[in-house]
Parts: sequence; C-alpha cells; structure tokens
Amino acid sequence: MKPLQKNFYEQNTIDVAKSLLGKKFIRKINNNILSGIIVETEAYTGKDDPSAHSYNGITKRNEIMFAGGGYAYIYFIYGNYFCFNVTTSTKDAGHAVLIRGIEPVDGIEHMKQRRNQTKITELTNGPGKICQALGIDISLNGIDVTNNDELFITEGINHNFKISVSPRIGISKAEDLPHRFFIHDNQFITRHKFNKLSHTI
DNA sequence: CTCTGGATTAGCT
DNA sequence: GCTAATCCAGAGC
Repeated sequence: MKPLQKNFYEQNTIDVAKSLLGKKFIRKINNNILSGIIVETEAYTGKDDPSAHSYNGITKRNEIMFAGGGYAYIYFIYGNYFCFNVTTSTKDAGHAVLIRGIEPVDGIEHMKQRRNQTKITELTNGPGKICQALGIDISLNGIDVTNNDELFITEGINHNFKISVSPRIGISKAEDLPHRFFIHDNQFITRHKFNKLSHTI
C-alpha cells in the first residue's frame, strides 16, 4: 500500500484529524511490520490554539510543525515518553495532528514485547504507548511520512463508523475546544470517563 | 471499575 | 526554576 500523499495532509487540520480515523499507521523496523488502524486523534492549530506547541512561534523543538503537511513531529514528554504527530495544513501554519490511539493489526507479538504487556487493549491506547509499542523515538522527528518506508500512513478500513468529538486530554489551555476525534464505541481509545463529554457527529 | 500521586528530563522564561 | 499534548502502581469502591 502506498503512503498517503502531501495533498491529504495539506488540507484543513480539523478535516485531516477526522479523515485519519480508519487509516492504517505503519512502522517497518528490522524487516518487521508493526501496524494498526488509527482510532483516536487530536488537532493542534498553531497560532489559533493556546495549547499547541507552536502557539508562540517557531523554536528548535517545534520547527518541523512549520514545514507544511506530511512530516513527523515527535517530541519527548514527562521525562519518559514520546508522542507522534503528523504535520498538516500549509507551510508556516504550525499545525499538526496527534495520534492518540490505534487498533493493533500487524506485529502484535512484537508490540507486546516492547510494551512488556500482554493485554491487547493496553498496547496502543495512548500516544506514549503507541510510540513504545511501535519503536518510535526522537530520531524519527522530521521524517517525511509521504516518502519513506519505515513510518507512514495508508488507506485503511471502510469509513462506515461513527465519529465522536470531545475536548482534548491532558492540556491546561483551550480546554473547551472540541478538537479530539475518535471512532465511536472503539475499545482502543483512551480515558473512558472523559468520553462522557463526547457526542457523535 | 475509578481516582490519585509520583517518576523523570528537555525545553523554555 | 517550572512545566509538560503521559503512564503506571496502588488504593479504594
């Protein structure tokens, strides 16, 4: 399967966050394929969004967010974890979509080893867990996900599911923005209680 | 099942 | 020096 191309990521960020649901996230590492269906995302919209890393402009950490759509923005957080985003919209916008949940498909045994966890629903329900399960770290920051074979996103399942919307998780600014999107009733999403604040669209 | 507090380090002011 | 787009163990229900 061919990676999604620039024209997909260069769309409006909210639309990309919704459209990424149901797509297949693929990581090739040491000739093994680790993959899953994207089930939960969050949109971060640059200078319009006080909780975006890019809100106050370009820094060394966030510079890839300003490169245009289709690049990996990976950052280190809470002293232990990595989070994977894909950049969206136009050059200089500073937009990205955080991948918060995937449903494991290929390489599940490898994911269990990397996560030191046997329960399948605990492998990839959270941005830090996804990076741990798929072997994603800061060395992949800035990679072009439309044009490489170790980290990319392809078409996935048919889109016959309901999308739910809620505020984003773990932020302390712009907490009211409904910029978290997930597949309704999917078991590989985070924070069950928080989902009471959601509604389907 | 839900809730709380601690771990741990880079980035930014 | 303070904070963070998180996770997990442990306690309580």
